[in-house]
Amino acid sequence: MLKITKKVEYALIAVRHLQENKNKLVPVADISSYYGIPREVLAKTLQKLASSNIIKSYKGPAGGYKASDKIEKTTLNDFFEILEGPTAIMDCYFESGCDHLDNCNIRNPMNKINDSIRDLFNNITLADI
Amino acid sequence: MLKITKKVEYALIAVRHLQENKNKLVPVADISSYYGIPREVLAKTLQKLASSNIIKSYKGPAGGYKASDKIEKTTLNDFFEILEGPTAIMDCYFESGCDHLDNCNIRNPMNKINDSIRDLFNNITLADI
DNA sequence: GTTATATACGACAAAATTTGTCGCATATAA
DNA sequence: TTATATGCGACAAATTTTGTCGTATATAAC
Repeated sequence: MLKITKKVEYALIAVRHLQENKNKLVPVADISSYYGIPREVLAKTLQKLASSNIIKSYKGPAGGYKASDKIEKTTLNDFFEILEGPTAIMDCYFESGCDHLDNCNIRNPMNKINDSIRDLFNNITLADI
Repeated sequence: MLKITKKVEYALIAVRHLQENKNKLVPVADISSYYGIPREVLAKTLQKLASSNIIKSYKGPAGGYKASDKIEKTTLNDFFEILEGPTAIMDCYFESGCDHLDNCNIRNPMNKINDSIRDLFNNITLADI
């Protein structure tokens, strides 16, 4: 419960690695082997980040990824959203009504807590990681 | 990702219901049918809460559960811990080392974020829900 | 232009977690 | 004695997470 996924964990590790090697072009295989992350999982994740312009990709030999300017200004909330969709501790935060609970009595307080968590993530950027 | 489980959701609904009916003794079946929650799931969850003295149980006809005094002072963090174990967005928060990541570069910042979330949950009591 | 290396992408499979069900035991009020 | 309630463990279904495979495309180097 309340865990981030491996996908996000791997992405954060990779992003930090790219930030620490700003000049270089780093291929997926390097990051994957250095940190012990399954190659294909990381590859697909970085592809998503590239298509959101958080990182830049270069094909071909001597290609790889590097951090973009955008990366430092990206909040954790945005980052999570790119990889996993909107952050919500309960599904009904983004849906109009409860799926199966007829008389939900906790929606408002729970949504406030959700707001607090999103606040927290909105005030942390990838540069802080 | 970062979702609370149905078990916790159901428990929060039930706890709030018991708080709103402080005098009465409410059987599981009532709560289960009123909110549309699977009976056995809720039953087992309330048993856990009872064994932690968050709520009190009374067997036999006209029996059921009622809120205890302890309930208002219980924080969300304690509540989550009773039902799901320690709250951590990454497993390594409570473990000594990374299971499979050889050179984890995000542990410290992630643990700080985890602290912030626990802080948040420590400052919300069941009475606030 | 051929080759080797890298990203891009979709379908699928395995594993783990979450969610729900069933059967039976125990306590107790009526 | 009976009906109603909690207590508890084993199991099953469903969903989500995690990882694998195959193939296509771009491009630098030779």
